[in-house]
Amino acid sequence: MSIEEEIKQSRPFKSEFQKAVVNLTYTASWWNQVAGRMLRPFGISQEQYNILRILRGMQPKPATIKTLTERMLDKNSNASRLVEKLKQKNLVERLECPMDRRRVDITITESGLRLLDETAPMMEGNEGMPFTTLSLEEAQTLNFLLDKMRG
Amino acid sequence: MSIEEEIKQSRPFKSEFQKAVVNLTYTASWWNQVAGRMLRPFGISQEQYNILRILRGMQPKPATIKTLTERMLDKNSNASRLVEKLKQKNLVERLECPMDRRRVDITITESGLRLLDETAPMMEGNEGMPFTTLSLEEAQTLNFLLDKMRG
DNA sequence: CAACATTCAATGTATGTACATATATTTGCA
DNA sequence: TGCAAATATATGTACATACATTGAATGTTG
Repeated sequence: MSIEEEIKQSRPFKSEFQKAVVNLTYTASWWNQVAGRMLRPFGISQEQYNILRILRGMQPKPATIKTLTERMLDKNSNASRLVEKLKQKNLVERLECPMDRRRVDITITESGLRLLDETAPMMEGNEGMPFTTLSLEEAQTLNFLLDKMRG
Repeated sequence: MSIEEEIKQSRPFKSEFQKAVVNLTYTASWWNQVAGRMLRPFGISQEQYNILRILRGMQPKPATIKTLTERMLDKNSNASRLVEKLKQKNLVERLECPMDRRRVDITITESGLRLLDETAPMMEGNEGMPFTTLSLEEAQTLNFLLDKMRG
């Protein structure tokens, strides 16, 4: 459905740029909800899932809060608090870094890895993912345009 | 900058689709921050701004909470509370709808219209907006792809 | 018209975000 | 060495979101 229909916009957008901004926000929010609902049965949020993915990618090296913040999609969000939530669920471990006592070494646990495996078919597989509506070439173009959009 | 550089991703994405999802989320978050900082001096959030825009677009007809929810970008967000915030700033008015006492008629005030006028150069003009990095044709393609992505 | 279902808005709770600030530790330099 | 600046993390506050639930008003149907 076109973005105008989705948001029941009666009058046309002022420009194609205006429309792109609204469309971007709307589509991201849509995906956020889709992914959120997929993860819900597993008891974690999308943001927490994202941190687990980063931690797995860094194995066996531990991450620090700083590393996580750099790699998180929402850069300014608060990694400390998300890690705390994950720790409460035993999905990550936190250890004071022996080299620099300001830092905290964060690693994913067995339990965390298992959760990622379980969600993989949904979250990583292209089957079941809504994005198969795009061709490979279209996905490439989309990536190019989003990169360019940020300037 | 490419999305891989932005998030300091060391290994390549599993697929172009995976990358598109991350890129979408990242770019929307980036814009959210840009717009948020532009609106901050005016004392409203992007979400509140969005409601003011919808209300102006519907003038002189009032909106109800239901109408706002349908047209808001984040569909499930809570229009009631946002309207309440705007009312506290005298940017909107709420009146019990005489036809159906379950409803509330919401209209933008003079003060609300003035705020929209003041922010227009920043938020509506293409000058100063980051999106001038895209050509008209690219913006059109982006809109097409985002619509298609949602299936 | 009475009983039940539906609709509209508001609210409770848990989560996440943005910005500023606090606290501890380390670094750098006079 | 000693002390200010920088760094890493945590936290306080205000705001927004997601989902479920509540409560009032209206619709529907026998």
